[in-house]
Amino acid sequence: MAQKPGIPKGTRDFTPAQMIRRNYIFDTIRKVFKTYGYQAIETPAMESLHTLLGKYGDEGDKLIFKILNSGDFASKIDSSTASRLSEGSAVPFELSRALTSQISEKALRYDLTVPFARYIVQHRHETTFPFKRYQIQPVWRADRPQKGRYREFYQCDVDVIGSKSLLNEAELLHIICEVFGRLKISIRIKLNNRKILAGIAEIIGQADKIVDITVAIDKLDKIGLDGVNKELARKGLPQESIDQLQPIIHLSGTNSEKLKQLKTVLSESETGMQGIAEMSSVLDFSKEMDISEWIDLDLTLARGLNYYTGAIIEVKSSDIAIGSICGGGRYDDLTGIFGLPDVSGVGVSFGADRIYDVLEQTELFPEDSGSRTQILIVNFGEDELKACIPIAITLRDAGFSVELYPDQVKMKKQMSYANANSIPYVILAGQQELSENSVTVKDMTEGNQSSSLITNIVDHLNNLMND
RNA sequence: GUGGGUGUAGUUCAGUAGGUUAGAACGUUGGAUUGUGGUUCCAAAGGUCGCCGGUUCGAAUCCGGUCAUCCACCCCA
Repeated sequence: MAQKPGIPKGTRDFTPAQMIRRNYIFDTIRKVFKTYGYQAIETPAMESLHTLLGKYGDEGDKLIFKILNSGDFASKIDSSTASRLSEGSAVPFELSRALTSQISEKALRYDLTVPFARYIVQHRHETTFPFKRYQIQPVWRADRPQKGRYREFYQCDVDVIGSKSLLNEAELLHIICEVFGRLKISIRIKLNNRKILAGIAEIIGQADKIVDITVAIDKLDKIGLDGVNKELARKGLPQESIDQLQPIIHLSGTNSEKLKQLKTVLSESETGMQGIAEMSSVLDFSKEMDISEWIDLDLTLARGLNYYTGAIIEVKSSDIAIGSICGGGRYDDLTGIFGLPDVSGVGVSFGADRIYDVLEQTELFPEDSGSRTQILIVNFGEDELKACIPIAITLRDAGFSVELYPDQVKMKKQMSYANANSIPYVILAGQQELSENSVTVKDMTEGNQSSSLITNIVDHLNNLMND
């Protein structure tokens, strides 16, 4: 019995029409990356499970797709785990964890940053620092799919590793502006700094609650000021600290005004002041790059706190609500866990699939990137087909993209094929034409036809296409 | 992991006081036009109404379960 075809939830097929559009995005991003001197690398779709585990927090670990070991994996389960399983009691989380490590040793990559860190450590002796790399590959997350969220999606990462200069941060912001400028997507860039957040937590005497504080503040737009304060209280912050936070939550004005206010608030925190210095420096560079008008200093931005140590960057479409379409930041010691300490890196990741959704909803995809077949040669039968093969070769050598219709079927069918595939020119070479060493060229857009000697076919088509 | 919406032709969807043979549009195929597409006209093919069970003389329709999918939360690109 035929089974119904289907693909796993959160995954998608891409049609030729969609691929044209996807490649437009990838090509645009890749071109920009290259003009700033970044080099491409790729890493495997799967990594050792232990490479990935523990890098994204507990939540992240749950979202990693594990790959079942091949062969008789069940025989390798140790006896104590096996007996606990056979007891049949409700499987506690801890047991699942013990079991996972025994039946799975590989997993699909969850992002491109951790594999990159692993790559750097393994290839450190053949890498010249600072190393500027880009990487455009799919990643997988066992998330529940929803709008703008897929289980398989492409990230386009650019990172500089082995340089502490804040010029890198600014350059990434410049790249962001350039990419979205070329794609004609209007954006706002949110910029924050982990050290400023740490300074704030320190000043109000809650240094260990930095994550709770920022996560709560991050929800300001969603749940409002009261909601934020309630959540802060629920996380165990004393009222006094919450009161101290209010001016910071209410921070307003231009970026430099915000910085000025922060300087007063954070003057007692060394870390905080360092964050402010970093932020000012990045903003100064971005002025020189003439991109500062797109950047908002935003203390409510609280992403990736598990490993970011300096700048935190997030980009949102100003037209479509779809979450962030690009994000990243500075991580001072990402390679440390793999045994290479003190290598600082900064990078951002473009979410190609969300960018696709934004371009589609705002109808900003260009008409056609012209990557289709330009000429179809009609099949009139075996003799004519053989005579057409050299014509096709000549045209392809001249740079045209040419198809010979493979089957000898009714012309109506062949013309429909040209039409359905938006092929602009059709060459008709039947017995009539061939006996005169000529072909008929039909312009599918205009509907008119012209005749050309076979020896002159390249010039003839060049003339037609250049009109 | 938590909560909600939706499952009918390849696609988008109609279809209730439960009642013969479940419809439309688009797409596909054939014909009008045996060497001419895109427009037009005609015709055809295409459905176990997600799946399993229940109520009923009778279920696409009501009920329960299940699966799938979408949306929201958590988190994230």
